[in-house]
Amino acid sequence: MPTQTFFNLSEEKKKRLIAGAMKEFSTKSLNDASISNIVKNATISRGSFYQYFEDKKDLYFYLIGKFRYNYRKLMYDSFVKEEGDFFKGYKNFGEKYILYIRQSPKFGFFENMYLHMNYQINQEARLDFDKAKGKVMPEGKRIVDVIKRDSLKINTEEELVSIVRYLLSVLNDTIMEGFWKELSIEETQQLFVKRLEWITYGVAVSQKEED
Amino acid sequence: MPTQTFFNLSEEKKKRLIAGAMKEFSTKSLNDASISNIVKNATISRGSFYQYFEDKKDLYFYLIGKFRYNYRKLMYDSFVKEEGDFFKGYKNFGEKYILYIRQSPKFGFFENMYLHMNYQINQEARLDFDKAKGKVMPEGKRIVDVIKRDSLKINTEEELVSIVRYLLSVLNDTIMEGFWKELSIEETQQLFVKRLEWITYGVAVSQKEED
DNA sequence: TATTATAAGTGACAACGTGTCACATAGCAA
DNA sequence: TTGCTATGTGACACGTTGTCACTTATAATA
Repeated sequence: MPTQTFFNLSEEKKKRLIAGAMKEFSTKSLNDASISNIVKNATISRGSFYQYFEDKKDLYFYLIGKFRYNYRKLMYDSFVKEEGDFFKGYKNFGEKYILYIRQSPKFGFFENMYLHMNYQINQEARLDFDKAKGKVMPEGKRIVDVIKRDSLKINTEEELVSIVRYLLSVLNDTIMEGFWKELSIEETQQLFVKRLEWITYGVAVSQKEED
Repeated sequence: MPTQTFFNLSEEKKKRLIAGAMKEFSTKSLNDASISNIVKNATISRGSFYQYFEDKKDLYFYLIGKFRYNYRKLMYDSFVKEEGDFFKGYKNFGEKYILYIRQSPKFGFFENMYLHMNYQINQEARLDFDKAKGKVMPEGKRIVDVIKRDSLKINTEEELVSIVRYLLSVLNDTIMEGFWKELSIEETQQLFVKRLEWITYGVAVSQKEED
């Protein structure tokens, strides 16, 4: 977390610092980026930097939090639009989310983030989700409440939450793979939908009875 | 790839260097590890190091390749044992593989590898690995040939290959998650089997017709 | 206005890590 | 002995990090 000192800064100076950092992080991974470059980009002194942030990571996570798309609303809306259908809801959500990431003006930043971070991203996504689960959506509704459960082999709400989480990590993994393999937006979307299809309907032919 | 000079070294010296590197990489990530420590551990001079390896990464990937379990045979055997059954074969394979990783004397090294693995490292290591060894199984047998296809919704062999690969990445992701959530071996295995079940049979109740 | 307390800004600096290079040494064949 | 090749070495230049004693700005108060 940035210090209070950082938040007290003038908007102009804050923007300068953020822009300088984004420039660095858009072409380099967290590990390759250097504070020296960032403070040079932003024309602030090295000493000042350490009055705002603990270290490079601190700044980086702040930026991720700042620019991360609030996927919860997108997800919620997607499921509402598709009347709670698991497959269609996720398809809608995933395709839109991929589009957002790939067409974002922060493209370079996101690309680097996905290519170089796995553990942290998953952890962040999970924490985010847990927060959303504990708290309540702005409208007072939760994502798990707008997913039609009667067409799913789900016994407990806990299991649904666990599936919903898993699909999020599948989406993130697919986006990552798309960046690495330099897939087009459409190819990345198709890859996600294919995996979603597997998970929704299974790769095995239907049994007489469900397991 | 290490240089010929490295391979020409006496077994004793090679072992000393590998041990020194494993010590460092068992407690630190690739980024946090330092060549300075490794050469100090192995009591070789800094200059020598650079005659054997291009850089830290070069050594790291060499070690991954050296100690990586040759999962192909384990996978092949598992499917043969389970008579080509997709679910049972993967269950058998995944459980054994997880056990191997977690009970390995190289535990610390693997733990660190999984915890700090990102997509780029993963893929680079894979490229290194493919380069070092032939792509074909020693016996000339392919895994896709021992998976019973008639119980799968598979049209082309390409699709099967793509599913098989995906399941491998699901397994790796699950192992990673197990490490950072500090799950027990059994919990990690159960998590993998649950996901395998989803992917095999789907989370949706069986349709009258498959899609 | 002068005084004072608090907040913010600064860059030199020590510590540490990297990759290189000119040079040293060992092994061996002619 | 001479020469050739392979291997070993550590000082060095360069870059990065986090700190710290010190300076400057801001604003409240006498």
